[in-house]
Amino acid sequence: MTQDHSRYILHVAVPRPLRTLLSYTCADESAPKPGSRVLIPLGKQHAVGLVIRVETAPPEDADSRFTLKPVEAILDTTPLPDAHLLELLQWGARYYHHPVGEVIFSALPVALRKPKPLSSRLQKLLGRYEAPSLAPVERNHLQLTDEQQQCLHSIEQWNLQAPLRPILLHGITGSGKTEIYLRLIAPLFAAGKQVLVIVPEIGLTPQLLLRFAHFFGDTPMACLHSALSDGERMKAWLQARSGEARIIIGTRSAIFTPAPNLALIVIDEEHDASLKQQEGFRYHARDLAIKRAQMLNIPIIMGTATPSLESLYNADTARFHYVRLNQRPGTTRKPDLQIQDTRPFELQAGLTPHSLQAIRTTLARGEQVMVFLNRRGFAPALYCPSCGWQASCQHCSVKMTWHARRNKLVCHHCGAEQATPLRCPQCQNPQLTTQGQGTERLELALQTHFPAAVVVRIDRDSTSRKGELEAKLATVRSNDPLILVGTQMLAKGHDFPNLTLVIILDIDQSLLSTDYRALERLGQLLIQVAGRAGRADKAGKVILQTSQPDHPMLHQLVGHGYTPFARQLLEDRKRWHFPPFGYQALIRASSTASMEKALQFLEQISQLLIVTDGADIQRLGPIPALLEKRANRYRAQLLLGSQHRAALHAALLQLLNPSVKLPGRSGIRWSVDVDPIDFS
DNA sequence: AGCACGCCGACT
DNA sequence: GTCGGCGTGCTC
Repeated sequence: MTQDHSRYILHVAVPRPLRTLLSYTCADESAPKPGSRVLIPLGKQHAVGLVIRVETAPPEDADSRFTLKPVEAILDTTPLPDAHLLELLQWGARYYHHPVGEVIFSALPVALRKPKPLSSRLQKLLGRYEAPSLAPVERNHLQLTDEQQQCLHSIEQWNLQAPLRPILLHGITGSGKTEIYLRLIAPLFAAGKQVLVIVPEIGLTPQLLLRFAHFFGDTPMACLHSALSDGERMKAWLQARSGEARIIIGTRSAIFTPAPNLALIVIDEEHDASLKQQEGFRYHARDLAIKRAQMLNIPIIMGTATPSLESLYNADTARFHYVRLNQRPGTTRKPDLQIQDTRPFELQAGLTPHSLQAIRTTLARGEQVMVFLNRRGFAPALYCPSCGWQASCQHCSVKMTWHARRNKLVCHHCGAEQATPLRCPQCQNPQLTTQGQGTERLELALQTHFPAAVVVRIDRDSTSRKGELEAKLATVRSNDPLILVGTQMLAKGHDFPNLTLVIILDIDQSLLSTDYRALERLGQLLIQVAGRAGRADKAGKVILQTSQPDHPMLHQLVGHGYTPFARQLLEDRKRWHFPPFGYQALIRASSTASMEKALQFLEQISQLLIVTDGADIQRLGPIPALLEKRANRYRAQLLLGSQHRAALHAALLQLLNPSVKLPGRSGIRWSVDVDPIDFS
């Protein structure tokens, strides 16, 4: 391999789990620009890599340790991610300690992993794209309330100040956060700018798109989410990259969409856990969005009815601007929250007599009821009353859920299914019994108890077929009296004007959980679900059923509202140096062989830390994960914490240093999760 | 992630 | 003697 004719050295991110760039020579007259793809030799294979840095080759071979290989082809003449996006992606790779090539290629449309130049067909398609009118279509603008007007004014003032700070918009459900977004976006169109809007779930996207379309007329928008085909995704991505799509709406991965004229980022429901990727490159879209806005020096606004403790703390310490919307236009009445002690009662259909009575009177008034239970299936356990046998998953350390409709046992962790056994496999007893209840059983019980009522169940099982969810939502929107039964799916977004009673079941587990984030999540969920009750002129009522009615935090939430509740939780976090008062990284390991192997592996990592670092790193573990076994892998974890982000960062860098050889890694899979939010 | 290399057990 | 098992290490 001679370097005689090489003019450039290219530093390339490759689609492999490597934490470094690889270097190649290039003999071409002009060098590829950073952000272009190149075809490279990689071992005995060929692969598509992305040029990160270009250097002029030294005049003579400077006796380097390697003889560099030449690139095989340059695939792009224009960069795919621009310089700014490349910088963001590299920052993300460093911050989350994830291989740079995987970060970059997970941010690009999959079509670009193939060694084909951007097709001329797509370029033509874009060339023919009709240039939209720049002026927003003024129609059907709601008059802003005084509160909204003031809020908008504050935000506009802040966005004129330097340095810019992220804005936290804390607005109760129905207070009109979207209206604020729209008004902030409007003037940007006149200037030919682009706006990126990140939403937690695809389910919320069509609604928001309609709202935007209604407000802005025929503004070209691009929509990016996981349900798109590769072609659709590519098209939306190219339209954003060309600057033609003016509004880009998408789920978390849309934070990596190129947008040359980006002027504002909106994060809707900033507290939502689905903004954090839970596999592979475990980034938080909100945090990367803040970084992106900072790099571009453009405003970012984060809206929610229930701010994450992190964001609330950032507002308290003036890292964020903070503004509230406390009123619901069109109604003055707040929902009435009640705690129902379940202990004194024999429950029917899982409900107390008081809850049943409330349902009856609500239906009689011609209004709708929602019963929220975050557990699908008929029953979470099937067991034998005579010998105590329980149906558990072969591959995971969990009980299987019995589904009545399909008459099957299903594992909600690995998806394994089994026919319902006719008799106990242990003692042959034919009388197997279920224990506990899920939405399927709740639906049946409510239907039995209220035979004349319409009961609609909305969960993953009852809405898996195409169009099913839409049909059910349409039924609810007819505003006829009915009982709505459902899981988490119901907690977000949907507007049901005639819904005036919400009953929330089975919150005990969260109240008693050892996960320090469980209470924060419960508070957010309760407020979000309660926000579904009582719209327009109808007062809403929310009943929380629990066997822990004296739990102080529950009283705090119900008695004083979300903010005092969150501040109380922040006090606890401060005492324990938990985030946001400290920083954490979770190292997970799993083994097909045994729990012992996974723990041993993490123990070695822990030992390494003792040697390399001393004082400032706290360790919890290694311990078996909450879910000890999943899909035939034994899972363990090691939690690292520090008061100083830099110290934690340095410790992780030491561990991941390629010179550190971790022995006995056969059959071990492991990963690093920086700023973890899920500890299962 | 792929892929090759290498070091041990059972086979035509 | 070799075929192939997977444990280990490398990819410019």
